[in-house]
Amino acid sequence: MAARVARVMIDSPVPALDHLFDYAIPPVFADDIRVGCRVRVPLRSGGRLADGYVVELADSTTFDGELSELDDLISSVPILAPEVWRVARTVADRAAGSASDIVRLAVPKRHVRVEKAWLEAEPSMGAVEPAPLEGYPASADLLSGGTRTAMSAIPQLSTTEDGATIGRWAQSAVELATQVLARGRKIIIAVPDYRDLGQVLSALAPRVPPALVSRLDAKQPAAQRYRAFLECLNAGPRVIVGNRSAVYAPASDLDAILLWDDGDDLHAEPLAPYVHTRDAALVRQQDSGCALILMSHARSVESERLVEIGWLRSVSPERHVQPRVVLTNPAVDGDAARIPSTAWKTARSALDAGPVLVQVARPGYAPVVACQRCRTGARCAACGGPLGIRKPGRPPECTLCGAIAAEWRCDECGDTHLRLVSRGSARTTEELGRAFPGTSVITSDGDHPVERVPAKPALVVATRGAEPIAEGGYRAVLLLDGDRMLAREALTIASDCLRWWSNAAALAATGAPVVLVGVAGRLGTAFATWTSHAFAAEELADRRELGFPPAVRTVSVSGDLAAVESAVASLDTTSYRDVLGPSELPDGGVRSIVRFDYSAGPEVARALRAAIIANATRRRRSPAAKGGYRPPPTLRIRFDETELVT
DNA sequence: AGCACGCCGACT
DNA sequence: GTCGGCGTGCTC
Repeated sequence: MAARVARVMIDSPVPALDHLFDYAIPPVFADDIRVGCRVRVPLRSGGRLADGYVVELADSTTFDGELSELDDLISSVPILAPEVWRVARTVADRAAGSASDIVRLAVPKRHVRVEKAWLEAEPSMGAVEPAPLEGYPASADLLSGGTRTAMSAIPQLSTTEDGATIGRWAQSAVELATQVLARGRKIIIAVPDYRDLGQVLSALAPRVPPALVSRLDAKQPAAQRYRAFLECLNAGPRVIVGNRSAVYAPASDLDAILLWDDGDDLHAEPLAPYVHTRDAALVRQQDSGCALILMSHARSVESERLVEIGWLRSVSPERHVQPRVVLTNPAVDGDAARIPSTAWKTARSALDAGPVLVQVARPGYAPVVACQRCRTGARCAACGGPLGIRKPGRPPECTLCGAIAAEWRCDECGDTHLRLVSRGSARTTEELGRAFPGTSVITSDGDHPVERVPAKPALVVATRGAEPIAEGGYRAVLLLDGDRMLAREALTIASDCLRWWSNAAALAATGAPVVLVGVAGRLGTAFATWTSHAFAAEELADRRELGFPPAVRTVSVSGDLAAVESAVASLDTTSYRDVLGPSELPDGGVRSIVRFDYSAGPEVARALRAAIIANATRRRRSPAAKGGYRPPPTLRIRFDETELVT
């Protein structure tokens, strides 16, 4: 007998709607409706319609009221797979958020023509030859069910059968993928950025038929994205590759999740409820029992913690391979120039053979400017943010709000002349161009990234994270601004730097020198000896001592003072360690940070979820006091934020 | 979010 | 007496 009741998740960000609603199924839809279908349902006695997904079908309801009928069955395609729903619900609960906010990341917009074509097409099959995982001990069985691994990538480059240069890590990822495909199953490969995605796709191209690859990323046109998504619903082998939301791709027969570079900020979802790809992957691994592989050049402190508690197993390459790292410390060597002589010499001789990578801390021309007379840092008249110069000859601009400060005058002494304090990529490019006349200089930064450079002599100046891949590898890598990068105030700065340098060093040709300028101590040593796991372990020990994440968990509670105070007050005082703040935020609200132990996670999330719901209903103030300005009224809950300032 | 239900001031 | 203000709470 056909089901009579559909239990529906409403697609709405309203916290109070974040549970299942029962609807009667009209006979017209009875034959076509399935778990996972998109439906339209009436809300509040036919007053308005909302979109939703069928999450369960049942014969009866526990709701003691009269059920409304479904208004419409949008499509009989079960687009919200049961495993995706379970993961969304769990992940949302852990983050005190709505499941629908996760589902919105997971399920792309419908595209009717694409859906029709998919329904009519024969699912494409294809045989894939399994490739062994090269360079790792044969005993490293990474893919058997339930295995969770922190895997150190081999810091080398690799050439595909098509002749493209890619990171060796992408080759390893694809070797694992072919093994999954050969078993007729699915693997999700989630990478932080588009250049990483490009490398995985290049590595896949010669080994896996395109029909078995689904590319899920936000940059794709809606139609292609929807098609790739639908193909994930097909039975049979498939590689799903994409950026952070690819962890939520449907795959009922998921064999493995591979996450590249879990320490990269781009894995931190900026949309509520702010769930990190790593956390979603851990939840999904638990739910499906698939294998999980966190692969990176530099081990994150978070995955090191998981290794220490025995949740992840650590796997390293068969033999220790590392870039040829040279440390130079200008302050100690009495060579205080921006580019010390060791670096000059290295660059000069390497340039005969091919491209040289120069990594700098910041984009622009002079990222920081100051008063020429009294040396006070120049600040934006509008917002107080620091001023910088993007291009030579341009007026200074605020690096926070972007306001142009054409008529700058020093607050302290009234002088109107600026002094360039620091060097950005544009100025480094200019200097190098002068120093190496006749050599071409290429700049790559976040605004104008360059994906690849040819195997020809050139200086490639790149900000961290925007380094192009050089065909055949760089003949030398200069990491110029080590000290400047380290100067940024952030809890995670040391491990971030190690990651940035490691990822750049892995772009060097085999045996090419990698010069790190201005960094010594245990961080310099960890880089030079390529022992990021040991560094992460020390870092974790330090953070345990100080009670900082990831040794403890944190949740940042922000919004207007009353909302934050009542949310924090609603926590059971035995469930957390302490509360920092509330402190004022630039936007007029306040923020408190609560530190708690992992074991208290469910309780803290539950209490804060209740606070969010209470706040959302109680909040309706009288029609805003005149003045237009209002502090952010909503209560924002953010677990395990990475950008916590110490 | 919308929309209804509900309990106090100006109106026919 | 009633019409309607928007504060409060719910949405199968």
